[in-house]
Amino acid sequence: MQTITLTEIRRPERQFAAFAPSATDPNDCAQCSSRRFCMPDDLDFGDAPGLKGVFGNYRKVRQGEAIFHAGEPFRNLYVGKVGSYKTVAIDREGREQVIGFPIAGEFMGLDGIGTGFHAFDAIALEDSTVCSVSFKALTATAERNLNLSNHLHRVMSRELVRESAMLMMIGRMSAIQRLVAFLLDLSKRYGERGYSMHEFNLRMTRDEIGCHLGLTLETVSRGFSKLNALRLIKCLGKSVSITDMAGLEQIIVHSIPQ
Amino acid sequence: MQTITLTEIRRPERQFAAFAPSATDPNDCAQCSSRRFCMPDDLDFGDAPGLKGVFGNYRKVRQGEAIFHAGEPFRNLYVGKVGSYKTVAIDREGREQVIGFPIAGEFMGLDGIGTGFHAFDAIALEDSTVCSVSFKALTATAERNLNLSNHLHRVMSRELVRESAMLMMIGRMSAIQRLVAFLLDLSKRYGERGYSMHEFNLRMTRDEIGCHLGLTLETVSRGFSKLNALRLIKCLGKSVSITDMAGLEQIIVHSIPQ
DNA sequence: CGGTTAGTTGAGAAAGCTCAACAGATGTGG
DNA sequence: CCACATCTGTTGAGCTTTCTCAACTAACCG
Repeated sequence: MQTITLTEIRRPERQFAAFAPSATDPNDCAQCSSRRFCMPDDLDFGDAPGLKGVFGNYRKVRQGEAIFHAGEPFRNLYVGKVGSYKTVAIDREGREQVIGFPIAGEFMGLDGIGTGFHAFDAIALEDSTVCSVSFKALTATAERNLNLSNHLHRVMSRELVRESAMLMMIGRMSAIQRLVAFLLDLSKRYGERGYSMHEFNLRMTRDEIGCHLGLTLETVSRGFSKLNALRLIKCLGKSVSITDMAGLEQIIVHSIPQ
Repeated sequence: MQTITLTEIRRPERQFAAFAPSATDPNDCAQCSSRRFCMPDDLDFGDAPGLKGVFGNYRKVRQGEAIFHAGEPFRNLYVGKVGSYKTVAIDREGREQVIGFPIAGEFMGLDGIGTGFHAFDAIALEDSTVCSVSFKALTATAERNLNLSNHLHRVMSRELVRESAMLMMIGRMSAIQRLVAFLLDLSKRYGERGYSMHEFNLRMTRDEIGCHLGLTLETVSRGFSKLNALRLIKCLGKSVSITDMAGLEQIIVHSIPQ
């Protein structure tokens, strides 16, 4: 297999090493690759006294480790710095639903603001680094900084729109269309963050994908096989290479050919 | 049919008359039945100069009329004062998805904050009254009022959790379970707002319910017939009477008996 | 009082699920 | 380093649920 895997593109060990020495220095945000996603463009640490200590507190998590659990008191928001994650809701009957697969630069924990308790579990899908943000300190600072306040509103609103797009997808699309929408969304988000849009590694299992899309793992697996057969992707286990982006987009519109 | 319909319970004409004389007087918020849903408990108009004019601007909409359309610039949030609504997302391919059925006391338009443009249509399902809230004035006031700011965060966060519950529902539940979840949710929300939990009128069509739950209108209709046959509800057209609340809750847990 | 819209019900088709067998990858202890 | 267990992914066959298409009834509206 000659596709470049995401592990190679990312080199997590090197990033870990690079971040480790300044792991508690807020000013390191200036160099953080997720900065433009997690705070407003024009935010300057000089502007707001007390902003130091709000951002920039890193924490490493190992694969499978939880960043927070549903039911825990809500204190911090988290932004993925390196790595990938899943957020999972579990209802009274014990059924799981994977709400999303946040990657670096995306917020986790917004669900806790409403009730003061987290509604989801957030789990690292690989060895990762998250930046924790004290919500109390954030809102106190936001009170004196309209920019930061607006930024938080925008982040939450976009999350609302993203979830409604998911609703649309699960409500109206066939299994293969959901799978394609999932791949295109992932591709777009990797692209926005400087990774390859065409070649990446899935960090989650078929079961977790199914749980996200409202499908069984077998249907997900058959979907990947079908997309392989149609020569729209080359997928071998967790390694995915998109070979016909336009073809995939057609499936969203017209369902599957032949 | 001797069930008390929602129209009777609500007496929209009388409410219209009652609100009309003070339709532009912000202080009328003090008497508004939706007040405790749309603003923090302890907010006092004396506290914040400029708060007058933020809340309390009523607008009447007739059945089928839009409060805002997807794509329009986002300026105001809206809170249903009287009546019921649907919010609808329409994707590039023209497929519709009913995102929700807001009733009095619930916010509409939060989707527009992220991009500055509304992502949804909001349509009145009956003659209704909405209260429009200038988002600019709201955030400017919130900057000087941590309470109000936190309230907005909580409202948005709860909306996020509500949508993820919808995702869970559509992803994991059978047709009949979705229908029951829909009825129980509606019943709970009516109850919270002082209407009967057991008897109400659906303001939306079978098609709109289906579009919300990811089902066809025929499946929705069959679902209602089935729940009738099981004597869990009495449903005649749009009039619904819940006769066995516990039985309905069992269906969520164990799917359908026999 | 026709015309339109909304709702119900039936029959057959199709999509996706369940169950099952198996293969490949990974990890562990001897 | 190998044997074995476990986890993950693939594929097939039959079954179930829901969708599609269709006919029909009821309610609503000028």
